[in-house]
Amino acid sequence: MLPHKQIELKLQAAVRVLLPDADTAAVLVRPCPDPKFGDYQSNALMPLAKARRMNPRLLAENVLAKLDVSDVCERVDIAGAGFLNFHLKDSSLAQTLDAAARGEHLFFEKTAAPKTAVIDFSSPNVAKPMHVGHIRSTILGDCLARALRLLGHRVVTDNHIGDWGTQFGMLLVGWKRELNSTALDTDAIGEMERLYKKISAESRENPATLEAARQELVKLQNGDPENLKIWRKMIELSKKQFDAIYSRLGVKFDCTLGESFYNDRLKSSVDELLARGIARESEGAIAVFFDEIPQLKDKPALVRKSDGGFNYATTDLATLAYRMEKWQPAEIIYVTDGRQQLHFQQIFAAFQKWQSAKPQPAIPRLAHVWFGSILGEDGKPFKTRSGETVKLADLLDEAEERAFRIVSEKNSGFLEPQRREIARVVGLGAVKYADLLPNRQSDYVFSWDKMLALTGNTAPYLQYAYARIRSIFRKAQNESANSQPPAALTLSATEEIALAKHLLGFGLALEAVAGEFRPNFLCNYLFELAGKFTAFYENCPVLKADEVIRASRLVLCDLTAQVLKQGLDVLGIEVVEQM
RNA sequence: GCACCCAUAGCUCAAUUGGAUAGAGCAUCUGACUACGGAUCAGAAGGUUUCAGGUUCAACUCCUGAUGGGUGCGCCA
Repeated sequence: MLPHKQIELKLQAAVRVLLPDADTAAVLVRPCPDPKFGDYQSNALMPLAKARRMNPRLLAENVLAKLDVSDVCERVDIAGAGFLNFHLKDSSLAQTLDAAARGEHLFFEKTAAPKTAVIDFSSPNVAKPMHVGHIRSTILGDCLARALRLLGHRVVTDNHIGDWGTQFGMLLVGWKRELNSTALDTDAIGEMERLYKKISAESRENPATLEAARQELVKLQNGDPENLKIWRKMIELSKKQFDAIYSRLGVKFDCTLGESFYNDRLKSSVDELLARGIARESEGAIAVFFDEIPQLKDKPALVRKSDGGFNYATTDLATLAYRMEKWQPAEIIYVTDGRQQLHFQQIFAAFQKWQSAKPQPAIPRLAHVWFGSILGEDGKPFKTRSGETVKLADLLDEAEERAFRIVSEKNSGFLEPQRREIARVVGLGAVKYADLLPNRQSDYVFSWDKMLALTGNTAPYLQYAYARIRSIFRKAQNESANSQPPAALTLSATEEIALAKHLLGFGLALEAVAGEFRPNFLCNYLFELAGKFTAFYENCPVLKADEVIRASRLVLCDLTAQVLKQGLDVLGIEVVEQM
């Protein structure tokens, strides 16, 4: 067990002895913000004392009297208003690293209570290209899935693609009237997008076209064989292009159940809502009202339109019900942009009502993991000069191209295929990292330069640190093949101690990502790790050190490389041995 | 009109139960052994955390109000 966890458990036990009624789940041990205070701290005693009108320092003293952490700590201080500062024993630090070197752990622990989580993300629309707007959902969702899986949870990733709805009326008219099959072969989505735009524009001018689209849609919905066939073709072609992007990004879905999958569940869902008195007729439509929820008081959710058709709220409710039946998840996570907050509030509230009405409600935790809108560099909603959005494929191409120029400049000796491969890893890494680094709730200012930056707090910085470590090992191997692993690590230089201590925090970073759905915690952790490694690298010779020190430092390097690689993998970013 | 979100260094952003001296990157300036790999490092400068109150031992964080910006609001998804 990692030292901070041991301290935490003992601290909680000590608190329970003194304050049997206290909620010890809130008694946490975290790294100190500044090493001068110590290695780990707990702030939990201050709120506990306050709630009981006790003197916090006195409480701290009493807790300390019941607390024996001498196996991992050399001392514990009470500071300020009642902080507990724990100073880790050198031997405990070395033992933790030794265990990691033996492969017993990598500074994190699998959860003791695995849960099932369904993650709904990416969700592009059929017949439309994926653009920069899809990158956040895709990258964020993928990262959350990876983090939860690494911690031992069961994850179902589901791509809820937009494969049903009114746009197909227009698409069908266009397809039948003026499909360019050559263009369809070269760029299927581009051609379908062209058709959609053309008919959509025409419909605004010409009521006859609008009516034609409506009729094609009705035919599709009624199962007309020809329209069904075209519709299936459109989905197939779209999926092919989505898959090409996902494959580049290394994103995998366990299932792709689009909106159409739920068609035959819509009517029964609404009927059930009506039967249970959760939904009612209103102005010709069927709606769920939320009079008991202040924010939703005047904001009913429509689940059936006055023309009898269903909308996306209906689909989302049916989807929730399906996911619950199919996987019995403890948690369902939606990764979409912030504009859908009201929608998900409504859906979650409606679903709550619906399931609560059942005999044995087992309602999963529902989370809307939202992110800010994409803005242009002028702070206004993002558009290119020509008024288009940037296509995701173009962004990835540009990233690889820019990286290739840098790689070629720095490593002119490498053959082109090798430079291409490095550029791919570095370019895609830069894009992903740029997307995951900011707090997801901030609005997203799109900038080519920021997205594709290769210096500073970026993925290439982390990849570079990794490559440098690997370079040390290549060199070490050439020098002597017979170096034995050390019996125990000897850490003496301040930089190597700082690096070693930072390694111990990997698990906390992972837990923060999974618990709060915020990958930026991991980005920052890794950036600091790479920074501490670089400080070590500058100040502590590895290969030139005396044998014992050298062996110990090699282990430290190896563990750092492993954590960098594993951490980047959670972010969906690859590493290279040389760059 | 109502609701939600946001406001931190010149720019783009961090800040993990309310915690200790608000941190990074970019840009700017000064430096670094012919480099265990310079896609690097050390340092300087840059802040009344939009404003005004309040709660607290402690506020970027919570509450109230103001200002500015964004988004959403029954038959589009």
